[in-house]
Amino acid sequence: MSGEPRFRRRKADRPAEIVAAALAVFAEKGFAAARLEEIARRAGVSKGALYLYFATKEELFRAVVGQAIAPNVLGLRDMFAQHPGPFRDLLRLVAERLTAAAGAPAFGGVAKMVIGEARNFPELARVWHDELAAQALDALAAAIAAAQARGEVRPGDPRAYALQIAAPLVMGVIWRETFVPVGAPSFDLAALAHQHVETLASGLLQETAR
Amino acid sequence: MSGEPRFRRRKADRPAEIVAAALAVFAEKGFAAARLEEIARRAGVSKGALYLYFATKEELFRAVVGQAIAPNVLGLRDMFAQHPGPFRDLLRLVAERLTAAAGAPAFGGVAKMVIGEARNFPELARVWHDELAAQALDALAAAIAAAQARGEVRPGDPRAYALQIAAPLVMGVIWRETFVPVGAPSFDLAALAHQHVETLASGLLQETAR
Amino acid sequence: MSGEPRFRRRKADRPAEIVAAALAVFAEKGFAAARLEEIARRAGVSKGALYLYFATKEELFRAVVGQAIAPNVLGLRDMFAQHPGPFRDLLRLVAERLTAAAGAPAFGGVAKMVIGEARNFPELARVWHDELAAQALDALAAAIAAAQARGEVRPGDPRAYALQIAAPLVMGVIWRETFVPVGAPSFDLAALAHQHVETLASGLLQETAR
Amino acid sequence: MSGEPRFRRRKADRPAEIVAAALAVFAEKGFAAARLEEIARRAGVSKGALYLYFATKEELFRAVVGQAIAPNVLGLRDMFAQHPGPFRDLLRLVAERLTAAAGAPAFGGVAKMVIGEARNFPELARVWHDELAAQALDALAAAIAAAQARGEVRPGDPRAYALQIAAPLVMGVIWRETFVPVGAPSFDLAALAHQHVETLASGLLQETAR
DNA sequence: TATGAATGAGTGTTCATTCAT
DNA sequence: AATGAATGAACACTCATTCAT
Repeated sequence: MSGEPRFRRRKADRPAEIVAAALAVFAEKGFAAARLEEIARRAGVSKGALYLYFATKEELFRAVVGQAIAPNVLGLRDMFAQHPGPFRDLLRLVAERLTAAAGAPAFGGVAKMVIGEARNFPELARVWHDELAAQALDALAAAIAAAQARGEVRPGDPRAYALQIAAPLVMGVIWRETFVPVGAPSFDLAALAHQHVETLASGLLQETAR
Repeated sequence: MSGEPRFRRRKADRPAEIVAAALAVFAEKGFAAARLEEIARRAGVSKGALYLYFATKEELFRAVVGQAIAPNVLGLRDMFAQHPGPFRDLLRLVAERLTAAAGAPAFGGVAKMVIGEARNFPELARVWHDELAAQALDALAAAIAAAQARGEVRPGDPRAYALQIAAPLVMGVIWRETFVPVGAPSFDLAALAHQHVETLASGLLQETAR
Repeated sequence: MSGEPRFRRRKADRPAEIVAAALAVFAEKGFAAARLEEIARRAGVSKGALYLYFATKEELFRAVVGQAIAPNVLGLRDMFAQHPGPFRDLLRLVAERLTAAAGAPAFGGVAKMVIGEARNFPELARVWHDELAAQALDALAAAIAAAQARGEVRPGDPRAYALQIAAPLVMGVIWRETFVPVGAPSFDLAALAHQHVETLASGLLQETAR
Repeated sequence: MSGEPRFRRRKADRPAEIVAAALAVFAEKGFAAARLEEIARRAGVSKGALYLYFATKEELFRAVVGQAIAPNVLGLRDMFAQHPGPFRDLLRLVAERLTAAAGAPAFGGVAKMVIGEARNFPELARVWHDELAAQALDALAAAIAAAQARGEVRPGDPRAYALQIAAPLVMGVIWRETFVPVGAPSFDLAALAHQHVETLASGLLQETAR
C-alpha cells in the first residue's frame, strides 16, 4: 500500500549506508585489506551495487574520508578563528573538542588508515591534510599568533605550538587503536586532556598571564 | 692474510640485505601492498632466495620490525633508567634522542607501518609495543616519578606526562611521513624539540625547581 | 509453460560440470599433477569460478570421489545383502555388476587416483574405503558367510573369498588404465568375468587332476 | 692414513644409496609429491650431488624402477618357464613367491607409484610392464597352456587364468598400502595365498552344490 | 536499480635445476 | 666429486571489477 515511499527512502539512503559500512571496514582493516564483499555485506547490498554509486574502491575510500571529515572540520576551524580570548579558555575548548572527536570510533580508525595508506594513495592524504589537518592546525596557529600579539603566549613558532597542543591527544587515540587491542593499558583521554592543558597553561603562557 | 672471502661475506650478509630492502618497501607501502618481488629486486636477489631466509612474508615483516627496533630501544630505556637528574637535563636528552631516532628514515616508515597494519597483524603491534613503545614510555614514566619524588616535577600521572613529552616529536615524524609527500610544509624537528622542552620546563616543573 | 530458464539451468549445472571436468583431469593426471587451469578450461569456466563452488583443490577432489562413488555403492551393497541364493547366481550377478562398473571410465581413473594419492591424502582413501570398498567387500563377505551357513560354500575366511572374487576384475581395470596406454594387450573384461565365475564355481583343475 | 679406500668405496656406493633413498620416498609419496631434497637428505648427500648421477628426477625414477624390478623378475619368470608340473605344485610356488615379493615393502609402494603415475610418465609404465608384469604374466600363461596341453587345467584363456591367479595377492598388497593406513583391517597375505590356491584347485562351491 | 555469477590479472609460495666455489 | 645458495618458472588461490539477467 504505502510501501513505495519507504522504498524510495531506502534507495536515497543507499550511498550513505554504503559509506558508513565502508568507513567501518576501512577503519578496521585499512584500505588494502578491506574487502569490498564485506563492505557490501555490512551495507546490506550486493557487491555489484557498490559500483552503481562508486566507480572504484579508491573512489569509495574518498567518499569515506570526505564524510568522516565534514562534520568535524568546520566547527573546529571556526572555533579557533573566532575565539576572542583569553587563550587559556581556548586551550580548554580545544582539549574538549579533541577529546570528543577522539571518542568517535571513526576518527581513530580513519586516522590510522590515512597514516598507513598515505604513500600508496597520496590523494587521500592530500584530502585529509587539506581539508582537516592543515585547516585545524593553521587555524589554531593563527589563534596562537593572535594570543602572542596580545601578550598572552610566549614567543615561539605558533605552528609548532599548535602541534604541541594537539599531539598528545592524537597520540592517545593512535595508542588506543594500535596497542590496546594487544593488551596495552589505555590512556584516559579526558584526564590526559585535562593534565595537558594544565601543563601547557603553566608553561606556555607568560608570567603576567598566569 | 687469507684470500678475500668475497662470496662468504655476501652469503653472511644476505639476510641483512634482504631485511634492509624489506624495511624500505614495507615502510613505503605497508605490509599488504608490499610486493615480495620488489623486495627481492631491491635486495638484488631472486624471489625464491627470500624463502631461504624467511619462511613467509610475515616472518620477514617480523625481522624488519625487530631490526628497526633493536638499535633504538636499549639506549633509550637505559638512559631514562639511569639518569640521576636534574630532570630538565633528562628532558633535553630525551628531545635529542627522539630527534635523532626520528631522523633515521626507518623509524617513521616502520612506525607508520605498524600503525597501519596493527589490526591485521596484531603480533607485530605486540612486538613493537612490548619491545619499544612500552619500554620507552614506562622507563620515562619511572624517571618522571622519581623526579616527582625529588620535588622536581609537579604532581600528576607520570605515564601521561611521558606521553605529553614524546607525542609532539612522534607526531612530527608521522606528519612528515604522511603529509609532506603531498605538499604539506614539514616541521623542523630539532627546533620543535627545543621549543617543546622549553614549554615543558616552564610548566611541568615546580616553582622551586625552576 | 514458463520461459526457458536457460541461464538458471546453467548456473545450477555448474558444480556438476566442474566435477565432471575435474574427474577427467584427476583420473588422467592424479591429484598433484592436475592443474586447476585445465579443469577450468575443460569445464568451460574461469579458474576463479572454481572457487565459487569449491574452497580448495582438495575439496574439489573430495567432490569428485564422492560423485564417482555415489552411483555405484548403494546398488552393489544392497544386491549382496538381499540376495537369497543360490550363491552361484550371486556370483554371476557380481561379475556382471563389476564388469559394468569397470566399464565406466570414471571407475578406473578414480581408483588409480585413490591408490596413487592415498598416502598423501589419507582422507580420500578413507572416504573411498568407508563408503565404497569396505561396504562392498563386507556385504559380499556377509553373503558368503550366509552361503556357508547354508552349506553352499566351502569353509574359509569369507572376507578373503570376497577379495578373491573381486580382485581379477579390479586388476583387469587397473591393467587397462596402467599398461594398455603403453601398448600392452587389454583383457576382455566380460570374458574374464565369465571365466572367473566358472573357475570359482568349479575350480581350475580338471576332475582327474584334483 | 688408510682413509682412501673407504672414501672410494663410499663414492662407488653413492648411486645405489641414492636409488635406495629415492625408492623409499617415491614409494611413500608417489612421483610428483616426492621432494628431491628429502631423497638427498635420506641418502646423506646434497641436493646438487643427485645431479652428478641422475640428469633429472625422471631419470632417477627410472633407476628406481629398474633396481626394484631386477631382483624379482628373472627368478619368477624362469620358475614359471622351467616348471615341469604337476601344475598344482606350481600354483603353490607362485603363491609363495608372490607372498614373499609382497612382503618386501618396496613392492607395494612402487606398484602404487607406477599405477598412480602411469599416465603422466608412460615410459615408466612401459618399463614396469615390459620387464616385470608382462614377463611374469606371459610366463605363467605359458605354463598354464602347457598344463592345459597335459590335460591338467581346464580349457580357457590362459592369460586370463594367470590374472585370476595373481590378482588377489596383488590386490591384497594394494589394499594394505592404500587402506590399512586409514584404519582398514589388513589381509593376512600368507593365509590368503593358501586359501586362494585351494580355491583355484577345487573351486569355491561344495561338491554337493556343483 | 539491483543482483551475484563470472572473470582474470596478480600474489605468495614451492621446488626441480643450475653453478660458483 | 661435492656443496648448497640461488634461480625462476609454475601453481593455488584472491579479489576488484564486469555484465547478463
